[in-house]
Amino acid sequence: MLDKAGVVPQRAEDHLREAIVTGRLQPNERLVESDLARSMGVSRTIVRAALVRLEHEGLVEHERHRGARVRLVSVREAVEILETRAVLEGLAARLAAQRADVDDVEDLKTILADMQRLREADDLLAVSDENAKLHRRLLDISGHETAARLIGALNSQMVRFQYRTILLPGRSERSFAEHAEIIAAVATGDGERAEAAMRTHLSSVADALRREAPES
Amino acid sequence: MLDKAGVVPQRAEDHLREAIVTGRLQPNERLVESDLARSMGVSRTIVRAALVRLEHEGLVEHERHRGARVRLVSVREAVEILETRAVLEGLAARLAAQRADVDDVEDLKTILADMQRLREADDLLAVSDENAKLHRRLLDISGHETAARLIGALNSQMVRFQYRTILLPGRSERSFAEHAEIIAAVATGDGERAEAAMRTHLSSVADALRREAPES
DNA sequence: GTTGGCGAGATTGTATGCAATCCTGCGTAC
DNA sequence: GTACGCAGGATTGCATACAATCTCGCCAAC
Repeated sequence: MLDKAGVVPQRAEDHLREAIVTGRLQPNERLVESDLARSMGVSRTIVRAALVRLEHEGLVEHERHRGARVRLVSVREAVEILETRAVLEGLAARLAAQRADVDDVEDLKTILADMQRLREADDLLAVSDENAKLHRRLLDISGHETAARLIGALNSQMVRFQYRTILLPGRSERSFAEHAEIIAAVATGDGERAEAAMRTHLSSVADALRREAPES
Repeated sequence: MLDKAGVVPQRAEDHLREAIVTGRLQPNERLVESDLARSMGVSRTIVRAALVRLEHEGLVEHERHRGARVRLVSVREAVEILETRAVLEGLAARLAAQRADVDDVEDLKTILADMQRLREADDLLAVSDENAKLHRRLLDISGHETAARLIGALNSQMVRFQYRTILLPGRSERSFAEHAEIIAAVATGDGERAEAAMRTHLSSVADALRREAPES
């Protein structure tokens, strides 16, 4: 019927999520329901429902009678998330290797080439975007919806650390080699190798993060 | 202050979850907000919030303006869940092997012995309970909160299949051997072996499920 | 007999109001 | 000067009312 029908709460939730994920709302910042409601032109009911969902996603922390605040993800937790992603995306990579057709492999190689190009142009933020695209594409190829869902939730919690790791000295080169190895394994249909390569890759990101910020 | 303060919504949510998980509410059954509210003596607001959370947990399916219904987990999805658990609990088992002290190992061996005893008494439902306890204990030992959280969510979706797999002919014996291998690996502090054993175990449960109900 | 549409009842979506709780700052006692 | 306590404002928790939407049965047209 109406194209704008019922889209309001979704928009509100997305808007909030984006504000948190992009850092416009800082960690630990209080999220006062009535303020958010006013600023987005919706009622508190909508905001409240959105906050409940975002809490489940791990972006927001909620204490009874004290309201919601943007959740601060500690380094320790970020490492846990990367360890978890390592095994989940390892699973996805294994399946992707088993299921990829020639077009899929072509896609992956194109993305890899783009990353290489952007890396040489020192556009590291764009590299990070292509990186996300590459991981996303592998998930799609794997066809594993459960893994995809969990990984998606984990990723949105990681934004604070998204850019930092790629900026570390040497990380970008190393990351490229690791991605190349993953794709080579997928191209030859070697699931075991693809899984191992993906686990190595994400473990090495986790190590880099541990080294960068060893606060506990 | 008051011991019953603010506990109401939590109770409502738990009550609903339990009704779904135990099968008192059947898959695909409609969940009419006002009925649930009346039957639990709370307002629709509470029920609504609970349904939002349960939807996120994957127990409930919600279509706009059409309400919520108990989600039906297909065999295909159950297999996906077990594959996912295999890698997540594999991670946990590896860490558990690295961190377990003698008391932890003692606990695990006790649970294993109980399982053996109950199995010989043919009390397969009790075996299933001990099984859950064993997996839970390994998670605790691993100390990996992120993995624990994800696994918990996955488990609650699996209830429909929880009992069936252990009832399959031969499954109970095989399961015991697999658990023994996991615990042996943990006892010797061999993380790699513990992870491999856990993955083998849950993959074999997944295979059993695929064989039992190859629909989809 | 089938299709289309229309209206009543059922159900969900959203806004708002009031109660409960928490936080802050100020005054008072020691 | 510090600690305590106690308003008063700010904020959240919950219930309810009303609007929007869907479902389903019935009737008419073909």
